[in-house]
Amino acid sequence: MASYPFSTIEPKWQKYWDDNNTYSTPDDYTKPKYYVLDMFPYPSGTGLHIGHPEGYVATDIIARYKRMKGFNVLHPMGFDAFGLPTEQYSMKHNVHPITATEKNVENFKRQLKMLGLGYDWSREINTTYPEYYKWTQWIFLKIYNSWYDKDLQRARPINELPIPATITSPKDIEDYRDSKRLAFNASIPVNWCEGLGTVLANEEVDEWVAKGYTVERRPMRQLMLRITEYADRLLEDLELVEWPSSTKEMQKHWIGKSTGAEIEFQVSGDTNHTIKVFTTRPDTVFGATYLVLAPEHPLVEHVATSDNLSIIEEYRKRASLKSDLERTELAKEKTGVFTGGYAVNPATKAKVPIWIADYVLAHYGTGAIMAVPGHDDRDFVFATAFNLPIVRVVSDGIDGELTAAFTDNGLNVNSASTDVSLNGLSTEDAKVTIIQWLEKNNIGIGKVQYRLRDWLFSRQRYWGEPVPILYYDDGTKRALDEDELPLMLPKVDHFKPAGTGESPLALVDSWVNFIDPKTGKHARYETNTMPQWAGSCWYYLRYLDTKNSTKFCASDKEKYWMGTTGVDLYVGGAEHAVLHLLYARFWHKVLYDYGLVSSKEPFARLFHQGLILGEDGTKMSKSIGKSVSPDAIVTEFGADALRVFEMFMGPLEAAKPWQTKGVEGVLRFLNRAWRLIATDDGAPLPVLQEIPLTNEQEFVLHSMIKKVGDDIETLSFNTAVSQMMIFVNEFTQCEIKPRSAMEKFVVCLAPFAPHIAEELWQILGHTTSIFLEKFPTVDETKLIQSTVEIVLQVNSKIKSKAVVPVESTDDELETFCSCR
RNA sequence: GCGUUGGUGGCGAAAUGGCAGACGCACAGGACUUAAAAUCCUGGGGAGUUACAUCCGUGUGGGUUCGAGUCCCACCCGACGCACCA
Repeated sequence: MASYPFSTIEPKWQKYWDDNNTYSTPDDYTKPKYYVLDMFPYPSGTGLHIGHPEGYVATDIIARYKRMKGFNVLHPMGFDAFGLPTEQYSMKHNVHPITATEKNVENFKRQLKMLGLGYDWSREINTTYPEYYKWTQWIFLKIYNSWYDKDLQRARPINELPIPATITSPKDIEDYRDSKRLAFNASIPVNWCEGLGTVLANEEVDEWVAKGYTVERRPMRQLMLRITEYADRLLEDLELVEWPSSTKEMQKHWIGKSTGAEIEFQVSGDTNHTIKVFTTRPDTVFGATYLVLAPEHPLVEHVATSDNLSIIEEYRKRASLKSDLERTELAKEKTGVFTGGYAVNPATKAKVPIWIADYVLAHYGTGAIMAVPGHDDRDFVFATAFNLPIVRVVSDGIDGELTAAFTDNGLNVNSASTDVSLNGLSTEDAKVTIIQWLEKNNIGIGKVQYRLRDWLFSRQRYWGEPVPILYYDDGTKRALDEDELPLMLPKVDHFKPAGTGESPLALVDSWVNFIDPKTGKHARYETNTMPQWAGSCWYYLRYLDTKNSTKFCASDKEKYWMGTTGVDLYVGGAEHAVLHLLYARFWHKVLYDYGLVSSKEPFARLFHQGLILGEDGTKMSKSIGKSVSPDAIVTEFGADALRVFEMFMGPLEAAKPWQTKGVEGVLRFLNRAWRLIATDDGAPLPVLQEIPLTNEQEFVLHSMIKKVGDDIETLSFNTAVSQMMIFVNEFTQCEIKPRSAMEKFVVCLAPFAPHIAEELWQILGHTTSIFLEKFPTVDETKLIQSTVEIVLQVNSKIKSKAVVPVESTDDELETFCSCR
């Protein structure tokens, strides 16, 4: 026999599991629950990549193990099927996205089943199904119909928003509400991609530029979600979750909280205009020797003197033409021009020049900075390049001439006026003192600033969730009511972009030209659709109650499965460290504010599986033809060999090169395991007998049970597999195979290699699925050996080794050693 | 530049401060075979010796310790992410 018959037993057991609903998850509240979740895939046309199974097999092992440990385990799967690639594919091949999606999903499901992954398919979800996106729209409306109460630190219904007494007309009240909603319209410069015919979120730009598309800035009316209101909670609640530190750090950085002050500089000779700057170092205000505005800053024309206007205009034009890429490439060189205008430093009362430079970003802070070249690296470089004065206001203890910015904390110097003095104060104290002084004199205020920006939530695309808002001819609008959901995506033959910067939906007559049945008024729906992230913001909740047509998820099910900490284990790629995980946390917190979910955070424990690289250790890419197809591997070596190999390659989190030879090695191991129990014909071995184990065999068996169990808990699957290999190697050498040990081994192997385990279990005479068994328990007494080898060292050099009884006392050992 | 990680045989990798390299791949030798494949057994860090002894070995240099791959300090290199955010 070349190999055990995986090609017949794998389909056999997959059918058995399907027929017997082996993996269906009951809502059995009497058992402790365990919710283990994969990041659901985007069903592309190319099918599963060899990297997909890595995370899926890991969670599959955990799920099977936990079930065998007595937990009620939820391990569902679904498809994140809206999105640009499918739409692009559809346009190119002239098939409808619905058709393309169905086809791709079907292929993905075939491949997932082929791998023996034990999902409860009755809980499958697909973000493009109206039964699903009805609730995506419903949650969106929850957000739309909310404002953020800063005092209570939570979202509240928009009709509870206090309306100022000065606002009385219905239109003004509506406008006021619109200005406070968590979903709002804004006309902002966006990343417009002509090739795709849509706008992109800042975060998405790089991905498409890398694929060869060009992206330009263009002001457009867009739907935004006010994620910034949740900045603090998104930051603080990272403390509550067990996530990789790199991911936490990335989110912290993305949120970018910085504490400082806003300071107003009076424009020199113009009491009507002030320039507001944001700084994290208000303590250095005495060292602010000039101001810099972003080129796009609204006050630039105002402060500029006429003789400088043309040069300013030229500079602005140049800056606007620079792509983001060029801006970063040219990061080393600082450019800028003098406006001709001056402002008054509120601390020193000195006249300081106002410059513009593109290293000051219009969209961060106030779009203007006070430059303190003595204590900020960028300002120092700029001041040196343009010959601007550099003043020391913080002592470094030596106080020589500044040859570089001194950015550390220190004691203030040269920081006194008739009104206020910071001299001698530490940086921390100086900040407090100056902010008090600024606030008292009404020229500044302590301020917390975030890097996080509101979430651009609309796309000019067809293949996404429709936004459930309609507009009337008179300029008024309304959001749909719950009983009007889902707002179905119209089935159209032409889904190419309108070419006007509008979504394809703008060309659909029934969409933009109809009578609203509720009001009888002529109306058009919002033509933009939601971004791909929307569906994945809450899918983990829908799995709990996929068929519910009256709620997004029944509350008793939510309470049981999510508990107070959320999904027990969430496994997926690190590429989602910021976007998906931040957006999902945001939506979850809105739901939490309404008491619709019971945990503050959606995902208690997060794990990123590492990349699987090509055999040469570089990134696998289809274009170079290096990619390995899971189908081919399964055909040649079997799904179990693929599963075990992917777990054996190395630590789950590490990037590891693929080795087809390694799969062969694992297949050898499975063959050896088979031969431990069965003949080539699949009959039990005659030497399989009910005999007691020797002490040594007991030790090997229980070491294996312990190691496998412990390693599964810590996701160290590679060493668990090693230990099973050791077990097989040891027992291969035994003439008689003790039946009880073989049975326990097969149960340990089952989470890793479910098909061969079921088959061997049947060969061993069992008639029910091995996954109804309990995972073996470790008998710690079997791990205690009667003798132990000790190493005798003198000055840490090994002098001798000896085998001694394990219960030897210190005295006995000393006596023993001195005799050697 | 900043953040997070890593750096151990020919390769993937193991190793509560206590025999470095478990387990697997590749390789070499042997058994079985007419032969090969498959399988089984055996061997492999380096130098050195007929063999033993011995010495050197976990990116580099220091330190702590009876003892360091593991802890501390500095540096070098790689991967991933961020990158003028005031």
